[in-house]
This record gives sequence, C-alpha cells and structure tokens, in this order.
Amino acid sequence: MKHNLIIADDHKMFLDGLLSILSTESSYNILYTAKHGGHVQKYISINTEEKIDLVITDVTMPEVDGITLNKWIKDTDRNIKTLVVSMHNSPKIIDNLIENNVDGYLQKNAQKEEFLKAIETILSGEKYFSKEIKDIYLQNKFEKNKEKEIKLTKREVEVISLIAEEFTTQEIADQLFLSKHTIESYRKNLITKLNVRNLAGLTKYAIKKGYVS
Amino acid sequence: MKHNLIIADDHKMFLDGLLSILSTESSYNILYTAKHGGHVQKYISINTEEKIDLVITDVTMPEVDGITLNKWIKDTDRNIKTLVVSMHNSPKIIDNLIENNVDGYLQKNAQKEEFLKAIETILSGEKYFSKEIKDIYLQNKFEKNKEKEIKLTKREVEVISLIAEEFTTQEIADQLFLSKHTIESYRKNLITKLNVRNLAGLTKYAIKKGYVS
DNA sequence: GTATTCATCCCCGAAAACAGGTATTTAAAA
DNA sequence: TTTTAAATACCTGTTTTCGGGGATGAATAC
Repeated sequence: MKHNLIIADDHKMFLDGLLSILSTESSYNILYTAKHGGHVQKYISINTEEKIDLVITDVTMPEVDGITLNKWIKDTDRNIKTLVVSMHNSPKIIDNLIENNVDGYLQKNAQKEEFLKAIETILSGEKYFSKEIKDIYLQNKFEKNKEKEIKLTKREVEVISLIAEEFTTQEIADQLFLSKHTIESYRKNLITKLNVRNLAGLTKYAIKKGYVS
Repeated sequence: MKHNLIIADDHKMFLDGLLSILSTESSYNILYTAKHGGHVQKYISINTEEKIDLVITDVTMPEVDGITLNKWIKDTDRNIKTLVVSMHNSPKIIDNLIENNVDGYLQKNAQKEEFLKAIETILSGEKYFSKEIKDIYLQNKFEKNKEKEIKLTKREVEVISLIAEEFTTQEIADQLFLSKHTIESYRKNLITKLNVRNLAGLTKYAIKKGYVS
C-alpha cells in the first residue's frame, strides 16, 4: 500500500532533490508540496479524501515555520507523522520539536540512504533521529537538569551546615546573631526545597554536599 | 654538677655491667645499689641528705618488683626520675609503667650508648623510650581503643538506619512491629551511646558506618 | 549460678522540630 | 522599572524529640 506524503520547503533545490530521491521509491505518493507551513495547514484542513501519512517539513520557512507546523499537525491529527529537516540543529528547536512529539529529525546534509531509512522507520511507527541529534538533545537535557539543580543560598548553606553539626535552632540563631524565627524559616525552607522530611534528611544532604563531614 | 643515681637489680651480672658502663662517666654518682625494690623504698625513705636524681630498676625482682617501685617512687617524690630496664617487653607492663609516669624504659639487650643516652635524656627532663617500646605501647593502645569501639546491637543498627532514612519513631515502630516506646528507648540509648546530640548526629554516624547512603 | 547484656515496654515534662502560613526590606535581574 | 530572589522576622498549632527515670524476661557470659 502506498503512503501519502506532503513536503514543505521553500528552497526549490532541496525540494527537487527530495522529490528525486523519493521518485525512485514506488511506494511513496507525493500528495502535495508547499512553500510554507500555512499551505500545508490549509491542505490538511480541507482534505478529507486521502489519508495523509507523513509531512516532511523544513524548519525555516516564511509565514508558518516547521516548528509551528509540527505542533499544529500534532494538535490536529495525531495520526499524521512528521519529519523535520533542517540545516541548523539548535538544541532549542530540537527540544521544542521533541516536546511536541515530532516523529523524526534530519539534517539537510544527510545522505539519500538516511532519508529513506528515516521515512521508512517513521512510517513503521517508530521515531527517527540521527545520532548527532540525539546527542544534542540529551546534552541539552543534562544541562537543563543541572540548572534545575537545587541551589542553596549562602545563608541556607550556613544554616544547613550548622544543623548537620547538631546545633539546635536557638544555638544557630545565637551563633549567627539572628532571630530563632529566622532559623526556623530557613530550616523549613530547606526541608521543602530539598524535599526531605526532617533533620536526618538535611544532614544527609549536607554530608553529600560536603558541608560537614 | 654530679647526678645521684640508684640502681636496683637482682642479677649481679647485669648490675656489674651497668656499673662499669656508668663508671666511665664522671658525672654520675652511684648512691646506692639494691637487690630489690624494698631496699630502694627504705633507702629513699630514710635518706634526707642527698637529692636523688634517678632510680634505674629492673622489672622482675623478689619482694618488691620494678613496677611497684616505679609507682611508689612517683607517688612519693615526683622529682625522682625512673628508668626501667627489662628483658621482657610485655605491653601490660609497659602500659602500667607509662600510666604511672615512668621516665624511661629500656630492654636489657640495649647497647652501652643507648643506656647512656637514655640516662642523659631523662636527667635533662625528657622521657626516653626505645623505638620498639613506643611501637609496642601504641600498638597496645590502638587495640584497646578498638575494644572500646562502640558496638551497636542488631536492633540498634536497624533502628539507627531507619532514623537516618528519615522515618519518625512511630513509623519505625510500625515497620518493626514494636511499641513506639521501644523505639524511643533505642533512640535515646543511641544518642547516649554514640555521644551525639540529636538526629543529625545519629544520621552522620549511620552514614559513616554505611548503614545508609 | 549469678551478673551482664539484649530486647522489650512504659511514664513524664520540657524543648525542639515540623507544617502552615504571612510580612518587610533590600538587592539583583529582566 | 517592575519583577524576582534573598534575607530577615513573626504567629499558631501539632508532633516529635530529648532527657530523666524505671521495669521485665530471656539469653549470654563469667
């Protein structure tokens, strides 16, 4: 059974190249080609006859770009697969696409074989991302996680250190010349912030971080 | 100024040897030699004229041995130095002597030079122990410390582990099917036993021991 | 066979911790 | 310049910990 494809790209050269690659494969039927995402949206909207299997789209396009298009498609009809093709590979774009359930991502400099493999893989129901893209995505994720890492303020570090050194709230207050209420606030915030239950949890955190030994 | 010495040893051969070593040194004046500690005690007791600087004594002697003599001297007159000379080097004896403030300890197989050095060192106010003796003493101390190492019972380990895992007394009681009073007792005992102040201290101990991570 | 250790349970009162807010000032960042 | 983050302080409850006791049976050690 033939698969129906749509291609969106404002660069004629690339579009032609892609068409020529696909023309060698008898199982792909190019339903429609567009110069920007808006045309694809319109086409999908009015089309009720044919089942659309896959939309291959560039990222940078006038009016409606590939990122917007991908999201729109996934919001509109989950059954339509999307393969994004781009010259650039900004982590932000990749992240956005993956968040919005894109089915594949390829760099424009990919070889014919990779294009065909990607399309085939996606049509079979799996996702396809080149190794570089996977690496970029993961690297980005790690960095984001790092950012999400709980950061304690100076005072908080000071307080948690003293807590782990077995001082009571009152004692810590005296040492730091602060109100005991203040230290209570810090303790409470630390417990919330570090997602622990009590002194034991705070102490473990302090040790892990090397604030005490 | 000459130093006044007393020597106590029931082995005539050793006594003679020691005397001959000391005779080459003009600064030592042998006040008295004895076959056992009792004689020395008596001599020191009745002597009020001369200042006694050092008592060199064997360990194994009839009636009053060197250990007893050393303690007696140190209890009687702190200004009299003591140098114990022995064939054996039992950790117990060394420990006892050092606890009772002996000023030096030598093995009988020591060389002439070491004898002289030991006496000189002691008379200058410092202590003198040969390397072997120091090692024996320290080794013994380490072992004793090891014995003193706090040992937790199975149950205590179980409880401290759960405490460090941030469970409350009630929760631990439920988990172990024990009364909360029991867990309270364990917590209290642990705090006393481990010489800490609170949960933070218990947690640190548990981590150090690897009961939790 | 008696002393010690272990495991268990109980009581009490004071102190501290925990949970849930709110509020002000200052400094930095967007 | 408005927003955000940090440091500070306070209030009201409830729960938990802490420190001081004592007690009992069972097992272990001396």
